[in-house]
Amino acid sequence: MFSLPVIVDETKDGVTVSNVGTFSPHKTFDCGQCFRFSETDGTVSGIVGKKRVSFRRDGDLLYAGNVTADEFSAYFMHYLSLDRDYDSVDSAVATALPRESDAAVMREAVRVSSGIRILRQEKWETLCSFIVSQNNNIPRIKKIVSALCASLGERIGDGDYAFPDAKTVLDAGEEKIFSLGTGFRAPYIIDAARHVAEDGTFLDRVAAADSYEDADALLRTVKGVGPKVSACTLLFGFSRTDAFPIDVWIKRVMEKYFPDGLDYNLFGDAAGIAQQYLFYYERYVNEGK
DNA sequence: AGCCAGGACAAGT
DNA sequence: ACTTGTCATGGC
Repeated sequence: MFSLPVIVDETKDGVTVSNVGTFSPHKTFDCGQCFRFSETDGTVSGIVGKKRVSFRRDGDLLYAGNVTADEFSAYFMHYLSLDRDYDSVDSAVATALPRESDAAVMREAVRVSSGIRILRQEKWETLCSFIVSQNNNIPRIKKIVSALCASLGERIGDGDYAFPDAKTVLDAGEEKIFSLGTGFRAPYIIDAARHVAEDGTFLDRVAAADSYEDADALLRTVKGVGPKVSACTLLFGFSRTDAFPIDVWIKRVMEKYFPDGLDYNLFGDAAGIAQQYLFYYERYVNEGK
């Protein structure tokens, strides 16, 4: 029976939370869904909105640094998807595929990747970040996003900057965005910024779309947003866990483990989570080479 | 030196 | 509807 996390202590530095299930800060923030966190000595730290926060798992307890009890309840519980029953997700993912050889792959992916939570990230930041991600690698994506923030974002602390809003990016202009290392993606980022800054309802209409197809079609009116960037944006920024982003890693997974095909719709609303498990699993398997 | 990275576009079949 | 060349950049 699923029940929500419980705040068991609050200090000036943060909160201590119990009943967080299998949640792994390490896996969650290292699985390629976000680009503004780094891990040091078992503690992940990064910028969310206008604050630097940190998360650390110690036994059954989760420590959330620079977060108040009210903020945790009102925002971070949802941000971390700790309000969703991932034990049920895990068993659904492990049993969704009818062919036993396929199910065996999924059980192994769940075993390795369980603990990941799909974050509910800020929509504009997610859209912009995944435009940067195209034909790029994760370390360099982080570097470019960091440059965008340091150059255009509001200063929120010692060396810390918020993600710049769409209007700021739009006003900065394509040349400036290009110069921050975005390369051929600069006009795409500008077009995304134009959509968001000049149409205050754009992201809301994507969020309100009543089918995946409608949300996807609307997002893809932005130049530079194709099926993959759209799927990642919907999954990580719009809580659409039915999205199944197909990138080079997942293509590799499909031909390596599912030579007879993979119907990801069998995962239903957990498709995006299954995808993330497979993505993390494959990268984990190939660790060190 | 060439290939790859959480791809998408435009032009050509 | 499906294939191909091209787009910056850095790490290996």
